Amino acid sequence: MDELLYYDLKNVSGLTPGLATQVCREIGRRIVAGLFPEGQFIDDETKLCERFNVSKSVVREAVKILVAKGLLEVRRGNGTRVRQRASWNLLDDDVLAWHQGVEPNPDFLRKLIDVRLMVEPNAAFWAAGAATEEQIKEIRKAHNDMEQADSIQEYVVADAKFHRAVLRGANNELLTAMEGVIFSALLSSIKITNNDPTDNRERSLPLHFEILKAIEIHDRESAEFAMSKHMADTYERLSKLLPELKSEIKKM
Amino acid sequence: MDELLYYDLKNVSGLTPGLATQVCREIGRRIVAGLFPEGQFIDDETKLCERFNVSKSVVREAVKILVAKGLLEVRRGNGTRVRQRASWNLLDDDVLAWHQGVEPNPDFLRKLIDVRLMVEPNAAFWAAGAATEEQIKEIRKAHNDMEQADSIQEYVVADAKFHRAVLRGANNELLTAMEGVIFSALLSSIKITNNDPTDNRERSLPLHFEILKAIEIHDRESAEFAMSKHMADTYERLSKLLPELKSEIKKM
DNA sequence: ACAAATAAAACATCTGATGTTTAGATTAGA
DNA sequence: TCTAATCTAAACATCAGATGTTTTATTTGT
Repeated sequence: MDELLYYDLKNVSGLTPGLATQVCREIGRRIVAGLFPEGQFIDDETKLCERFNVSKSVVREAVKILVAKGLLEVRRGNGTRVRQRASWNLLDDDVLAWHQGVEPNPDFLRKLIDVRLMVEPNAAFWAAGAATEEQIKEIRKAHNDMEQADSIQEYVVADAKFHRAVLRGANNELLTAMEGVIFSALLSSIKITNNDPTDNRERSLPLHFEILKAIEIHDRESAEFAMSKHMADTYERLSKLLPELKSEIKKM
Repeated sequence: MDELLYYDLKNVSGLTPGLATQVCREIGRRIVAGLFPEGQFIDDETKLCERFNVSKSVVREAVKILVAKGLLEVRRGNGTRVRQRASWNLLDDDVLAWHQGVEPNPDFLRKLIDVRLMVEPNAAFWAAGAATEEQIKEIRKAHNDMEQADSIQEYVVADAKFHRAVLRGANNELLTAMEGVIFSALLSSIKITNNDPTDNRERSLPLHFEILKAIEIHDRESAEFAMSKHMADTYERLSKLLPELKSEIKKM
């Protein structure tokens, strides 16, 4: 499952797995997959204990996490129900990761891409202005890994790291916190582009190189422009394979 | 405290307060305020129980929530420590709300505003294209409330709701999930602009009207342009009062 | 038919026992 | 003396069960 790839990119080594986390993910995945419709009550604590074979405290901790991420709503004496999707913390890394577990939804993918279209050219602009040598080296390394990649898997990972490095180069924690959107869009896109006969690399590598160069010489406008070009290209290639994907592409 | 205003705008009526939530917020506020430096261990479960006078299960649930929001990292057998700020879910509503509890940090405020500069013109563009009649009515209502407002407090709330309505009008849940950034930036800005003798309303009301009009007639470019103008104006007014705030304002 | 009392369901909190992991101190052997 | 195995204390993880509170629905009395 691609959820694992997502977690890899975020390298979440830090956290103790633990039963609560497992139960939380299990329920979270089901909610995101739509197995528990919005507004519907889920099993009560006792039932969940039985179903997952864990104690009440574990279930309660798992539910608390899901409440914290906006997926569940607990009402004392009443029950626990799935909140409206509009209330979910869709920018939360786990919530985005759980989306990787299900077939990519064209409408949601379009929205992810719209956000990329909005975020990444700006990120490139700022990175060209603010990135440290260290951070530029990181971008360069990712680009190099893209060139060297032996498999599609490796290429995608390097690609993701390239964009992550640019985002980080902008030196804005809020932007960095949007990494997940980029990963999610990228991984979903790949599932669709994978079968594309035309070589990904041929077209996208030079575009990445252009971005790298612009950032290296701190040319903000060029960096932004190059990233816009890359985004437009990505979008175009994708929409050829997935006609439902009619985003309102803008300027540039 | 302005944290309450933030929560009001998000109308979080849904959740049961409960001890775990209280303890979680208490610790969360302290972390965000910097009372517990990054990387430092916090008290162990037993100490936290004593300090807050609650049982272990409550403390554990509170900690789990903070882990879910990226603020804490628990290592079994070792202890619980504050994670690096770069790992925090800064787009989480609670985390942003807790920022309202402390003196606005100019550097962070600049980053918030940079994100607004990036997000809101796009949101206006999309809203002009996609907003339903219902959603436009919401924007109109907020604008009306701004006109009618009797106090600064009321004006700010209406202002926040205006921007929220535009964001929602874009019909992209991911964008909606960024509401918090706008609220946070707005509330922090107000703390600084509050003492400004020049009347806020005189300058900003016509700009809002322009945005509303453009969205009403579904003119995307004008909506985007008007919002950019508003953003630039906000930024300019703010930087006059807070010279440290030298954002890299772009195009327009 | 209406309102008050009651009962049942479900979450909230507390307590204490037991297991597991980690880091560090201790000790035995070469 | 240095190394490596062992032991121990600290801290989190899980479980079990008792008790309290809130909500919803039902029953009951007039």
